[in-house]
Amino acid sequence: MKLDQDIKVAVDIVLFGYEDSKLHVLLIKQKYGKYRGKWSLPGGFVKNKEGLLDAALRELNEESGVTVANLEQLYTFGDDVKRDHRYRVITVAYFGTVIPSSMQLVATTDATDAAWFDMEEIDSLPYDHMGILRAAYERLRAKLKYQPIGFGLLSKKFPFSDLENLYATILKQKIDRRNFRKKILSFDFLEETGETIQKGSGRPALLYRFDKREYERSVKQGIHFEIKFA
Amino acid sequence: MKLDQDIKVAVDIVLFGYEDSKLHVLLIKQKYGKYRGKWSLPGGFVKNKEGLLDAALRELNEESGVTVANLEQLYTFGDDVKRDHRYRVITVAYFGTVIPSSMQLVATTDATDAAWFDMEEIDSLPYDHMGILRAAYERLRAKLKYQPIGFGLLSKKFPFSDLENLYATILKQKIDRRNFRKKILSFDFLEETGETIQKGSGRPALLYRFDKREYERSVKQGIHFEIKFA
DNA sequence: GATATTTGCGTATATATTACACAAATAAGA
DNA sequence: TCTTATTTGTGTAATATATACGCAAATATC
Repeated sequence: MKLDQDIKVAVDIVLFGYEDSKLHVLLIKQKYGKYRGKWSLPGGFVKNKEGLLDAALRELNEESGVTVANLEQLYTFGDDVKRDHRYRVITVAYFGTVIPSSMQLVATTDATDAAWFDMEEIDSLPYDHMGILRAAYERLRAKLKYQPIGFGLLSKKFPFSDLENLYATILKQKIDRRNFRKKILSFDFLEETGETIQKGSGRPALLYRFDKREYERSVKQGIHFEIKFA
Repeated sequence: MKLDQDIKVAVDIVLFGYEDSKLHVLLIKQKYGKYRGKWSLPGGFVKNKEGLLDAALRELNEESGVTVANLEQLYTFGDDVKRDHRYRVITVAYFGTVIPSSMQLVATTDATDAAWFDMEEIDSLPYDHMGILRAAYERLRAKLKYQPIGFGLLSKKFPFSDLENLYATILKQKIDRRNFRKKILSFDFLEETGETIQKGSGRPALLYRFDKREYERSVKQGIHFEIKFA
């Protein structure tokens, strides 16, 4: 069988950040081509001798300066044969989260224009990026309920109210503070740091830290992290 | 940017069947190449103007004669640059289920050797197919707990005990018959057909039918299908 | 010092999950 | 045809989990 296949393989990355009680998404400004000047998801073509995940990490870094520890494969888009006007392209989409301190790095990169956008205010993107973004958002929301993925969006030490707000914001639900706290603490993977923090007025808040080891230990014992809301 | 990318895109399919209280997987016998004579997952290269899912459906049909209504994208394997010895290949893996009546078709196809294998007895496959198979199996097991995917493995009408056995077999757990029945029936998506069936000795069993419409209706109302076991 | 804001916490009620055993319907064998 | 073995069908009590709900402590601001 002769193989005259000519399909290009790309990666696209949806990187989420959380700040000021808002969910943000990293976009970069296209420098060339049909969509020059438009904001779109970071991404690009995979090199011949480069793994898919490596390509995603590389493109993300090249285009935004952000180095991220983990990206998770989201979905491969390639049912629409004309999703790119130049070639037949399929794209393997990844998504990830960054803690607020990494968000600063973006501004200092001058290789490309890169910026954070409020998820709620993005309503159109080039190519099929809007579909990719929506898929990533749905995945994020789903995972929030059964994996401790939210901690990847908070600083290492955080007040409990930040966690509450994050859940309330992303899931767009009111949550009962007492029940939420009780539930989260029952998993025993939060550690009190002893420190406190205070923003504006009101009683100072204790800072907590997510103990990943403890979480992994309990997962091994078959404990299932799951959060439902009233 | 000149694009001299040369990466081939393939699809592979993991098709599950259930019969005789065993989970089966469809394999086809390689006719050419390095692995000639070996059994492996159905699959092949995507055509230039063919969607990924279409490619998967086509390859499955060409190689086994099985026509299937739905395949779900599983994962895209492409981190190992040398997973295929001929080209740089990435493969988009799909998985699906068939009801026992479709399983017959396979034998009547002579385009390729195709056969069902007991999942428990497959311990090696060419390329990285073993990894793909394991990923599909994990996904199947996970989905069984929160989506009514099991009905895609049973005949349209089935006795309750078949459903019990299917869950017990695939999840490798004993289940409490009374609690399981109570739980499943509480979702109200099973319909009594009025008919009965009898296999061997013992009291005849009522036949049930999965009412997909009713299931979809309740999903829209926010009811979450989830099965936990004692 | 009074007021507004945010944090931290407990209990009673409702709901869901679990554990558990026997009778009914049939086939097979004596 | 009677006895035995096999499979199906069903309810209740005990336990665990989820929900609803309000007030006092600590601080900043005025």
